[in-house]
Amino acid sequence: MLKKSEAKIIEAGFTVFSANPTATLADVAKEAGVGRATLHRHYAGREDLMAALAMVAMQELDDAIEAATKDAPSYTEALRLSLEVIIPLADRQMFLANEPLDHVPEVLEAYTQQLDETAEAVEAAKEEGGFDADVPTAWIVQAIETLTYAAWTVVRDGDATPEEAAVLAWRTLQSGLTGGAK
Amino acid sequence: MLKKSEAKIIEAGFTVFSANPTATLADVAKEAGVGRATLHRHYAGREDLMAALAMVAMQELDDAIEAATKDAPSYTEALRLSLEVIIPLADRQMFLANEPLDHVPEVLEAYTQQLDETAEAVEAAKEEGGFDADVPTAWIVQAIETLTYAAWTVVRDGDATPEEAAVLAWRTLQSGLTGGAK
DNA sequence: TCAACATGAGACATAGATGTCTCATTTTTT
DNA sequence: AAAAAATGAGACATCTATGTCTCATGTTGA
Repeated sequence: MLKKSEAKIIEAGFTVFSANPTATLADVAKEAGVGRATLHRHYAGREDLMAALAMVAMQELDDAIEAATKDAPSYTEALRLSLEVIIPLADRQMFLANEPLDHVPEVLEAYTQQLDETAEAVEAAKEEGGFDADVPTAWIVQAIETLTYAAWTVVRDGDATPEEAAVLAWRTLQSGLTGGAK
Repeated sequence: MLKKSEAKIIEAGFTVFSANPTATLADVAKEAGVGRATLHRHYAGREDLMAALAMVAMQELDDAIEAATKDAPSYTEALRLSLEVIIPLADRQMFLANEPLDHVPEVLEAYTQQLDETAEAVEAAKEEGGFDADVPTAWIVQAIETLTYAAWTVVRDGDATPEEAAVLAWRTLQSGLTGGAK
């Protein structure tokens, strides 16, 4: 469990870095309403803070997916529900994508595991007929990830509601953008 | 037309920043085999260099698309061909996506125009039946962009050849990943 | 060949972010 | 209330990227 000031710092980190990935630690501390020294007391440096943000973001993702899919009737439906639930969380993830966090083993492991879980879900969905067996799993995983980003983008730009974006992303993935949704 | 050392710097910029978006100007100069002072003689600072890289990258994109589509039998086919041609160029674009270049009017204008052209092509393809009319153009444009990125990623990771990736991306866009390619 | 120009190398100054430390004050716990 | 812990504010040192300038050397073109 996070202490109060740690929670404030983490939340400020999401806010500030989402708006500007090159923001200063001083910016984060200010947004958190906390002294700069206090930030350093809890997180040794920028990299530590980023790693902590990544861990929190991934945990949130895990929890959201777990909650959304625990009663899903199929693996395919579970993937659809996951997609739906992830979109609003995307702005807490995207700014981390360009951080060089590969050096932090903890983060790398958690990230790898998330990808593996997605890949497993995709393989299971394939067996249900949710995706064609001849489409590489690596592609489907990648497509899910990038279409989630696309959905988040159109929502951010005001071109669609989260619900509409989720429908569009899933339709694109499953049946494409021609010939009508199935 | 670029002078010889300017061309070397630009090319080094693509190489270095693709590998590490936070690389220093000294890194770029070294890769270019050029003195740091010379780099500053041609490009006032990091932002100028980035802007120049962006302009070159967009011009390359324009040229490649123009060449690939000039004999296309339809707007839909032109979009498919564009997608195919863009994938290998993606590593010259992607590192620019996270640069705050909005402040450079020249770049912003060129980028906006590219998006507009894509949107127009999509609308035309819609009228041909290449995409369903009820799918928002903004979504299709965004999907094209992100699936291009996905394709580039799987190629980079060795999970597909550029040709395979292009096929997968186009299939995803048009007919989805279930029910077989049409 | 000679003149104009471009370059490389290095010195120099600067600005900004980072990390450390101290000390008085506040907050929490006991 | 007393002790322990956490915090805020600010000073301080440092490090790195950046940008400027100079001068000797090399290159190009007339």
